[in-house]
Amino acid sequence: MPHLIDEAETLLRERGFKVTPQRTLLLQVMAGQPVYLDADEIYGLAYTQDASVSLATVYRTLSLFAELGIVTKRYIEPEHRREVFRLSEGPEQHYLTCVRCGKRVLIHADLLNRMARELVRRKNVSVTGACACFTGYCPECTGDLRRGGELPDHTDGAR
Amino acid sequence: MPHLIDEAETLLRERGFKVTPQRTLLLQVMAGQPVYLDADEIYGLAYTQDASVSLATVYRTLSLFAELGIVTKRYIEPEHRREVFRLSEGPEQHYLTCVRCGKRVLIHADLLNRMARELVRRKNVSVTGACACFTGYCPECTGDLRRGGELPDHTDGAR
DNA sequence: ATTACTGCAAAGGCTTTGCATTGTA
DNA sequence: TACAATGCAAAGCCTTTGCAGTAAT
Repeated sequence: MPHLIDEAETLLRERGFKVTPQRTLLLQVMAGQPVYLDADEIYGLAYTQDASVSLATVYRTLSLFAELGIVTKRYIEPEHRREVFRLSEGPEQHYLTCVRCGKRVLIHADLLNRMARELVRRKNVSVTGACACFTGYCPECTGDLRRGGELPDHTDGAR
Repeated sequence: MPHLIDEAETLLRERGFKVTPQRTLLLQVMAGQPVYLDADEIYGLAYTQDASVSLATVYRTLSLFAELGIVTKRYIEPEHRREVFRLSEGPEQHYLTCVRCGKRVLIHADLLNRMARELVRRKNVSVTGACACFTGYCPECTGDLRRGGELPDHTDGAR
């Protein structure tokens, strides 16, 4: 989506920031990988195209992009060790991480949006952002475990 | 709840771990503060009762307790900088953090449980844990901003 | 010509770990 | 008496920052 990149660069200039080769490169890298990546992964991808980029610039750029709304910053691993980023395009993504095989199951935003609306109604708050991380078993592992009798037929488990 | 403490100490002994004054102290401290606290806060509370406890022991103990299920470990701040812990008793707690005043609004578990059940139904996964962090405005700030015309009457905003 | 941006290296914040010592069982 | 647990200090991991040099406008 070169469109997204152009928009981001226009936004940068409008706000008085400069469009540097590093910034363009990071936009390109992220546009080619529309999933959440951590700073080091983004740095790695960028590095293969330009070995002169530095990790510090990656962090600074991602931070600026997050402020401008160009990227969305999240924490999705169960251990939340690292920040992850992706271009802010399309509906938000949430994940369930399988504790057995490590696979991530994408959870579309509508469920969380419904929850947010309910929250607004019940608590009279407003919601500007949400981060939901589930742990559990992916469909395959759930099937395996049920067949093995290690899981009941229905589990929600979220205390 | 001295009951909880006894159970935890029994569990420790059953599993071959030792019941030390530090472990008992941390259990007492957490039983007196049934909310999520970070390691430093727990250390601070313990320190007032026994200045010889060390932060390293607090971390080691909380980690052991988490493995044994005695405490629940979570990340609740929007920035997820620190881990927070509380005794694993009662329904799970989730929060909305107000970006204007910093206050935390407690979100009861039922909303998230419903979401988890829906997830189980739709995706055929099983859910063993959930971490939801919302950002937005607390009821007071929402009211202020609506009166000032800075917020529409209804916002959910969770992309 | 400005002034923002970059790379480098060092520092920061939170958490973990090695090691000698202490204390529970 | 054994061996787990502790305190201390150092190290680790991810992220941020100071500074001098570089480059976009």
